[in-house]
Amino acid sequence: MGTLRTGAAGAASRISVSRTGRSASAPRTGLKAPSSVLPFLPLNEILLGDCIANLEKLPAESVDVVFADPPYNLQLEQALTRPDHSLVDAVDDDWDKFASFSDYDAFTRAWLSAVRRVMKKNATLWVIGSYHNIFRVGAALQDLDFWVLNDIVWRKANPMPNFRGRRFTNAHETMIWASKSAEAKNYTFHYEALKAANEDVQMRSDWFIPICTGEERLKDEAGRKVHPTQKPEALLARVLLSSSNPGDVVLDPFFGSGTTGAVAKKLGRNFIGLERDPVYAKAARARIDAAEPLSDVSIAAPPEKRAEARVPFLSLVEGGHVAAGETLVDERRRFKATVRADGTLALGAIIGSIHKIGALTQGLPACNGWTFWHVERQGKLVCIDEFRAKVRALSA
Amino acid sequence: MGTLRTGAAGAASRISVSRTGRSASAPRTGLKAPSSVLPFLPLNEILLGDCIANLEKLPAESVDVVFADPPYNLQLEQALTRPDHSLVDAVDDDWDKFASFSDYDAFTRAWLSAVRRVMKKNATLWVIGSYHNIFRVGAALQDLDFWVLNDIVWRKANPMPNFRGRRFTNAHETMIWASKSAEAKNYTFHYEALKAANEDVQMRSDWFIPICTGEERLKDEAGRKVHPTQKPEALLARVLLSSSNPGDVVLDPFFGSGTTGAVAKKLGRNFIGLERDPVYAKAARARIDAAEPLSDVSIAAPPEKRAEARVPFLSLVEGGHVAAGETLVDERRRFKATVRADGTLALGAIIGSIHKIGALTQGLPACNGWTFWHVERQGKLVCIDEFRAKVRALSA
DNA sequence: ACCGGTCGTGAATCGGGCA
DNA sequence: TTGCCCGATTCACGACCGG
Repeated sequence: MGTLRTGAAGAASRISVSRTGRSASAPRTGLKAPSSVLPFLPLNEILLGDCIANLEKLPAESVDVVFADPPYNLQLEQALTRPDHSLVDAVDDDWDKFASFSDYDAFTRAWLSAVRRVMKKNATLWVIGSYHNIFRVGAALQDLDFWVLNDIVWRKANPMPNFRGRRFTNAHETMIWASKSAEAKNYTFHYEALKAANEDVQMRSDWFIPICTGEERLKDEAGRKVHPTQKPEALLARVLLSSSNPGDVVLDPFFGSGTTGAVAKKLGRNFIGLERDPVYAKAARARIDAAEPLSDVSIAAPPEKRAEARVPFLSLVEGGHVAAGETLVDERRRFKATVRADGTLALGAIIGSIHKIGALTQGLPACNGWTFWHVERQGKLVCIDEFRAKVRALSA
Repeated sequence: MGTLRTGAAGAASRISVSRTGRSASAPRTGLKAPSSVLPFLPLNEILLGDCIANLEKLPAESVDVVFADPPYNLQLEQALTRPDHSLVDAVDDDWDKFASFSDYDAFTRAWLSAVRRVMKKNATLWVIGSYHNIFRVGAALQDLDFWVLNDIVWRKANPMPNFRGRRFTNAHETMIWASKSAEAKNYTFHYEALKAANEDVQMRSDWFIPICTGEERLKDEAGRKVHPTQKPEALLARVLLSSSNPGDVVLDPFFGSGTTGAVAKKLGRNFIGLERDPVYAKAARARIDAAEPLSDVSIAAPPEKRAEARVPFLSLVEGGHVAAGETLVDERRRFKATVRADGTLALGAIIGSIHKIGALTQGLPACNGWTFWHVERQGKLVCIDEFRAKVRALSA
């Protein structure tokens, strides 16, 4: 077991090696032996080793917030190529492989139980996942008497497309936010600050945030990504700003590239990171050491950068602005097409988007269907772009 | 047991009473006795009674899509009031009460199993829920060997605010879309149509749709809402348009106010509704009878590239579109190959299909020869896929 | 410095038909 | 059941490069 030290954020690089866990020689005699409990909290440290073993060494009821990004248990069976035949660099790391759902469930229950013990009475837990694992995680934490407060949808601005055209674009991940128990009602939640940061309306459960790319993405000397699933700092910032206070202790049992630690430091929170892979831990330590705490005044929720929302023509049909079966015409009534229930247009037997059919009728290579097509309302032609504006106003 | 009838959509009001289920006197002797299996599918009917008992009377592998909106198991502990002290009309119906998670899980596994039996091999299942129940539903269906294709987030345009200011506004619900098994890959998914309806980009997993209000919301004589959780027709429309075809059989085991049936009728699908509450069933029947099917052109199944007839390249040679001995080139004239009389290409001494030779010239593992190769016609390059389209048009 | 075109890439459970 | 092969399939960003 290595030396464990406590230190302030921003001090010299420290990674504590502590390998007395499941794979070590020391026999585990049920509940933690006094000697194995740390005498103080290893604040702003990364503990190297088995996550559960290290959790068992932390004192009970000692952390304020937990953010956990566990393995998703993706079950990939074959290689995936893009339409240009380039290979998708998928998550195929050993740490994401489980023999069965049952194995994954056992793993999930074990770490959730260990985490729950170190949570203060009014602490809350965040877990992120995808449809591969989030249902199992959610059921497990409910079984362990956590109390779900919200599920939060991280809507990705730039998700990977579905290359085979066999499903909807998997454009989001899900976070579960839960308190330690149904009775713990005095958890931290900065309702007013979030509302103020969100144009004075309540912060919703769906967050639109870009994935981690560019400068923010950690790369090794060879320019390869250090970690396959590095989370964006904007996501962690909103999590910590909403559910923790400056000076709080934030625990991340699957520390990875250290996004939680970097954001905690920037926002004046303390962190405890648990990580099994020394390569990840080293990169995270360097990243956190390079991060600068922000001034108090700048610790506010970042404004949501958003281009004008794309509106599917289907939404106009769904919203009743345009009826299925109705006829669209151009401004001079030279061309017409029929609206289909699925949000496409029919020109005889040809079916396509408002843009494609608009182009086709005119014999042009392209056409903006929003400004080209009109419907008759009370004897006058109304451009469908007016309806788009209404739908946009709803979603703003 | 009441009379069960089959009838076309739009006929006189029919609700079939069938109460031989769990609460009835007839003993259940394991697998369904022949006499209890319906001799035909009760199309466009609402079967009144216990959902599982009625499912067991349907023939195996008989439905194309399932949409299920099961009880959410909301765990409300106290009445909720708005800031002005008015009372929120929350879901507190008996059908939403379960003694424990374990009871809810048993219920979930029972109906999911019964549903799975009546699904055709390539049928898919949709289940909608919130954070109260969706994790348990998701884990259960994975345990039963359903294969999750997507989780879809219904982002509500106008969700109920969080009156206490203690959580994020719960602004979405989650739908799980799953196939019957991982092996069933030929499920219905109208990729092309959805893309055309969405600005010619893939439809994402997050859908922005208003909740059901106004005219669409069913009210009783006293003006009270008939059902506490009526789903918007726009939601069901997108579900059915994406994953079913006209004429398909859509099963809804928790029929409620009949949104699934009303949308199915409008879109030219058949439905089977199971509902335990006669008040809901009666309201749903009236609603569906009043619904009008849309015109054929607006609901006909969209064309799919995958389903188009296969054309041998040899047909282009035989049809005189491309001559034996002629030279094919790629769009930038970097590569060329010679057409042989037998419909293969020659690249020096190498002979192979248009795809194989196309891949070979580029050094790629694969290539779509139809879009890769061109011939010169009147000084301009013409893609051979245009000739394929002509041959297809001829044979249609 | 700016602009436009090209290229790389991200937590992915991503065929079907015929022999 | 296996194997082969046809042939269908990508969006938003950021980096980089050439003019």
